[in-house]
Amino acid sequence: MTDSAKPTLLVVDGHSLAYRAFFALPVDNFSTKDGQHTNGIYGFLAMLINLIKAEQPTHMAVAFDTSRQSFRSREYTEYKANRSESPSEFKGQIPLLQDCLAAMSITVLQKEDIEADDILATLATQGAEQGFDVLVCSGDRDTIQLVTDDITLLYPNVQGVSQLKRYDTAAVIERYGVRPEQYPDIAALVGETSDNLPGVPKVGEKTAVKWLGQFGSLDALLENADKVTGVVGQNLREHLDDVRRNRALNRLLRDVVLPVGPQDLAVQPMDAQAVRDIFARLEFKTLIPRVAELAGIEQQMAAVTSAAAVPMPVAAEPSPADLRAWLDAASGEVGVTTVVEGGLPRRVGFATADAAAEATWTPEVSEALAEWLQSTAPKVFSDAKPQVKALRRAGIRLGGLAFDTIVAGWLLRPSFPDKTLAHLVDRYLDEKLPEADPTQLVPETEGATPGQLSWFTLRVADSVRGELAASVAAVLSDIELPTLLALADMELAGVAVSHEKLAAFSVDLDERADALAERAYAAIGREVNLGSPKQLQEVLFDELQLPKTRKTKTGYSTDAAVLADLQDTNPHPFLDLLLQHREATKLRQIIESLDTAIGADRRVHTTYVQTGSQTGRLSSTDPNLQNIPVRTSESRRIRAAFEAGEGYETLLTADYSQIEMRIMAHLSEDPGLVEAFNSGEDLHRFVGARVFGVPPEDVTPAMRTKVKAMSYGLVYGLSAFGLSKQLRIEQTEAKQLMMEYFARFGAVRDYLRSSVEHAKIDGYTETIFGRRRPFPDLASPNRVLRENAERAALNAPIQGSAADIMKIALFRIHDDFAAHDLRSRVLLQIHDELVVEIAPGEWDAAERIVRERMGGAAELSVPLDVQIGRGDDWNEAGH
DNA sequence: CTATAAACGTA
DNA sequence: CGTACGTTTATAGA
Repeated sequence: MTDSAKPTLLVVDGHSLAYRAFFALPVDNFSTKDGQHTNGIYGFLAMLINLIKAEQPTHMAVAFDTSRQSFRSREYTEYKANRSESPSEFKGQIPLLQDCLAAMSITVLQKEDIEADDILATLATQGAEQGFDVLVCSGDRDTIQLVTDDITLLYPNVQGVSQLKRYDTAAVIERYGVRPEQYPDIAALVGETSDNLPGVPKVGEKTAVKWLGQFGSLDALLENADKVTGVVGQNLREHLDDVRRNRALNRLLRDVVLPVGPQDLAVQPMDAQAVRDIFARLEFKTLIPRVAELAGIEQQMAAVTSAAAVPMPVAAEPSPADLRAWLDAASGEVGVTTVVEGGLPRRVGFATADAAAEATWTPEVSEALAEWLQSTAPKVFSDAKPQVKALRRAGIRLGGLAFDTIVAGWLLRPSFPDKTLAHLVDRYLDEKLPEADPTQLVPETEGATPGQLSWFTLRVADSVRGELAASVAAVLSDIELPTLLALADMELAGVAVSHEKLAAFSVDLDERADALAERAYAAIGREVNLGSPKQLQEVLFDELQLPKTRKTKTGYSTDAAVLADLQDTNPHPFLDLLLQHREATKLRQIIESLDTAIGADRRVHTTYVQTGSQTGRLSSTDPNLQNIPVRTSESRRIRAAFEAGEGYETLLTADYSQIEMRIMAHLSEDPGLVEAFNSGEDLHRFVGARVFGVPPEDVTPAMRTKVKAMSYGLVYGLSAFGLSKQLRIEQTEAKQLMMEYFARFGAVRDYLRSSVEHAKIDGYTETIFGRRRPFPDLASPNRVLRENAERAALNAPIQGSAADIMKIALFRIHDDFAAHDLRSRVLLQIHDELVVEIAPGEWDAAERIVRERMGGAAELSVPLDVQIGRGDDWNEAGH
């Protein structure tokens, strides 16, 4: 009874245990996709979770060293001087580990000039005095001196950190033959090689224990050193100062001044959202449930004190007329939720700050609400696009779209967008959105109703809005929300695709692929699965004995680039046949997925993911219409299957030429580049003339290719190595090319450099229109990670500004068409290109609108050049 | 059945 | 050792 009633204080040496985990776990298995090593973090947390579960501490803290320097190294410069610098791969993990601990609401302590073990010693001593059971967890043997009846040491086994050995007083005596408080005396005599503290030569634990037994204490031994016989006695007399020094250095401080005491370290409920965020970033999938298990226990303990959630209103179900009256009476924003079933509204719910109402969608409801829904009365949604589409199908064109929580959440955190209202409720309100348990036929917990979802939406909107910087709020209302409405219409419209053209091409490709496969088999004398990289590796590198190529995680690459290289150096008929086979089957696969996506209306309706990119671009899924082949004449047969649909006359394509280079010219204000765009000359010819110092007419195709690659590469943070690889030239030549380029266009380099510098200071990049993208990794000590972040940060304002410009052009064209009562409509957006379906007789009007809106989407210091094409199909229109 | 890696299409 | 995406296939593990 006595002991179990005492509170338990757990204090942990974060540095030493994480360091052990770092060496115990293979780094290959513990790295994130982008190259952040996590083995030390993972091993430490796994150990800590087990420890918390087993020991159920009521109070805890984790201590870290601040650096290799401490008061000990100042007193004795040789202290730990033999230790090699800890690898940077390890150092980079410490701040992230501390982030994890912060998310788990575990106190992290560190103090300049003081080692982690001194902090442990201080807390342990205070804890024991204050009546705690104390557990000290450290990988440093000096902490043995802390053990008493109230303080137990948990010491990791040699193998790693998963097994901890418990040292109480009895266990220390059994293992070392002395009482814990005497252990430092032993250590002082024996010395500690890992700390670079030499002891008395020839004296090991056995002798030291024997001496202490004989003389009773270290002081007594040192005073009577002349009484010790033999060589070891002589050694002792010669090393008295070393022993005294060792003893002074291995005494842990128990009176470090700390901002907190044991009583302040009570276990707190975790920040579940923060834990999920940081664990997701570190790709710790299996740890999340294990932590959640702990959190569950803690939250039960903490539930008493936490404030009650705001009570959720009960949604009224008024008559259509009453509902309409209620909406008309609502002042300010109204939360709106449309439950969509089969593409049509099924139920609708509305909410103000303190009340909610809802209705099943019927013709009466539709009629009663249509005017309000189409009005400018401000409405707040969570993921509006599918709802806008459903309402549109029901004949209602939504007006007054004031906010979308999902889109706003993405603008705040584009790298980890919250995809559902439930996520946002969790993150921004720290509450749980009631959700019906789908595994139960009769759910115990009711899900939130549409009215209640609207109420949550409204509250989340308030919270998210508070975090939006003014410029980002402007991006939301001035760019994203108008774009959302245009996208809804584009998805509804779809694009007409000819099944007949696709089918004819598919048959051709089938025959070609079969023939190529047969010939490929013949070339190597057996059949293999040409789609299996694994089998291809056997063929290429074992059977054909071709030289090994670029390494991948699982072997050697067989991608098109290396196959082409191989063909150059070691020609073999199989290589070319394989490449051709790949091309044919790839096209066949694209055709297949396109064909199955053709709907009853003979059109393909993609879904644009507005929150799908980190830069502000759209993405397209189900099917992806932003990666339809175009490069080879063969593949353009697929584009030829995209046609103007029934009731329409022709297709118009409009694309921005070199928009990213133009943005670069604008942002860098490089006089040469600005002149290039204002001169009307071909960009790469102009640049080539400057770089190579020849008149524009003397720029050869080879020169043009080089500067073109260089120009485009700049936008991506290309290196001399990358440039040389792409152009297949020597690295020295690539370097020379870059030198010449920057000699003529120096402001470009200055801009790119300063842009990354600013991002490092601010922690984010910003587009011309104020869209932000955070870059935490710019500060990472991990070189791979940091340099990846630098390239992405270089690119983000350019790609993002281009995306902003295209979105502005897109919704303005969409809105202009409607304002001018044109039937023509925008169908597709492919980043810098729009595909428009032109109604009979509307070409001139539509073309004028497209030209004006695209050309005038932004005022840059260079013109925005727009290329327009016309044709019966996308391939024709694209030229 | 699900997750990952490799390959490849686009801007 | 060039940014941003989505899809398919083979393969391995649950």
